[in-house]
Amino acid sequence: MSDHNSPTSKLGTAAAVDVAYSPLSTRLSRYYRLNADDIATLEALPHKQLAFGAKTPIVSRGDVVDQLMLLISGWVVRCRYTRSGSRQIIHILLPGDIVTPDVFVLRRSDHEISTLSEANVRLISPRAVQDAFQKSARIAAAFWWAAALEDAVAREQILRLGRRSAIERVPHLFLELHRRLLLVHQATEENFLLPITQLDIADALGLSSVHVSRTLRKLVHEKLIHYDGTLIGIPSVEALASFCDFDTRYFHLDSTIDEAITWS
Amino acid sequence: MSDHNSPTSKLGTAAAVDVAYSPLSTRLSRYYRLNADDIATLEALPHKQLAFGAKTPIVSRGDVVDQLMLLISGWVVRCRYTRSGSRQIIHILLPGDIVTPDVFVLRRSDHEISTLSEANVRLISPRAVQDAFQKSARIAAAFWWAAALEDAVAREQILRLGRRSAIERVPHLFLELHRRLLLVHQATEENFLLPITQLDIADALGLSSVHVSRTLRKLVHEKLIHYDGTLIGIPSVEALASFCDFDTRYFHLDSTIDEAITWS
DNA sequence: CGTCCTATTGATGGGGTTCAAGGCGTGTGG
DNA sequence: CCACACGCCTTGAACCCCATCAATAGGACG
Repeated sequence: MSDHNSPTSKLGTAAAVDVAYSPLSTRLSRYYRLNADDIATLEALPHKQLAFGAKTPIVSRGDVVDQLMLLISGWVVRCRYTRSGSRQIIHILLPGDIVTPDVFVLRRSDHEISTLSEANVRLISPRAVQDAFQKSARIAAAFWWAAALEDAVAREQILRLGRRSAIERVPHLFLELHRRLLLVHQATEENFLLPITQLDIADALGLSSVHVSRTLRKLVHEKLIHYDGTLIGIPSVEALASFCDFDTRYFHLDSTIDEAITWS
Repeated sequence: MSDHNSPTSKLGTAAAVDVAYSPLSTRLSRYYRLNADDIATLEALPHKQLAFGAKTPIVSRGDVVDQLMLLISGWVVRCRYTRSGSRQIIHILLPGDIVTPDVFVLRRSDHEISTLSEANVRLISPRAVQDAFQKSARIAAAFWWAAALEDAVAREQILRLGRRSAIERVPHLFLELHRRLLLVHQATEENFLLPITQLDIADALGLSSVHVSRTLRKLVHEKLIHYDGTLIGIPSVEALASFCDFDTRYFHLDSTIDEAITWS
């Protein structure tokens, strides 16, 4: 947090640290302070870990999914295609996200899951996870919490696609990614690495890559963001948020699982 | 199921019948044959039932939600607004749907929930529902199943908004509603009642009401649908599905909870 | 050193918005 | 019972945001 002149190396370091403890723990701890036992249980779950190259499919539409997958590092997307072949990115998964949250109820995937950047994915048997749920209701709650948060992000995506212009969509997505990366210590207050292409951004935002390029140029020219191809800089998060009507409430940062868990 | 000349009254009758057993049971049974005990447990859960008029807010953004709500009859939407006031319908809830699926983990709603048509909503204490989960793992699985299906519909909504043209979006939504209404016996093979305005359709599809009107006229003129203001007729589901690239796979109609529940 | 992927910029066109006006049906109060 | 208001649908006209096509340039990589 000391040297603002080399954000890239700083981000790299942060990522390396988090791989030791899975970023899932990092993220869940942000909301609910899982105790040491919970975290130990989570981290000790028997698993394999797979490394994928960039732009590699992990799960295809119709595939049987029988492993719980956690994203350890890298960026992954859920996507769907129209008959004519154009791609829509449904959701961008970041380190700490659950890749296959519905493994407990759906046998086959209705969408494709593939990497954008290189990525590491941890595979755990659903059976083992459910055993962990038995051991600790907090762990179970944390998983449902994560699923509920993905739903909230999906709702924001729908609003963004349905009712925002291109010049709003692009920075709105950036602010969302920035906030989510902050939660897993993969961003500084002002910067984050964007390991994806403008075509990926276009497919996430329902735009053409040509128009994403133009929009980015415009945002840079207006000094609302910095962008050098891999690093996004946000000189003023407040100014940008105001510009694109970004509102963090959908992350539910002000509440914790404690409140909800009292039901059980 | 006998008289094809009066679809309206037939639909009305079907609705009346389903109110006796909650349409939740109807819908869940489609996927997993809950036994008589399960259905009895579900229906016997202590509850209040509320009747709402059309276009009435049920939950506002930021409200504390502490009741599980089930939609018994009528149409309800989740929606969000931009700063400038335009509305995006995130999700259309039909009879049998769970209005507040994240009551178990989130304390406040991040979106508004309001009726389109008149609607009846059943309120159940989350505590009572969790007791039912303890009693029957099948009931618990059925709830997570329902949540997973709402997610699948949300993914389809994202693809629809991001990558489909207006002339495809409108019939694509109609086919989705038709299929979902069929599951709760509120549609015939060819018809269903549409108790919402063209402005509602526009807000669901990210369009203007003017353009929805034009698009509907075009679809009627092409004889792909019939429409008299309240009743949608689909002369050929296959032809329309082909026209707008509609694919039912996202409903997971071919699998059942049986397969998934074997994990636990 | 060619090849492929990515980004950029220009030109053109179209799908959809916005503004505006008119008609229709329904409810409501004088 | 009628007049009026209001919500909803429809249609026209003008405009604009963004897609599409095309060409170029700059890496990265084998």
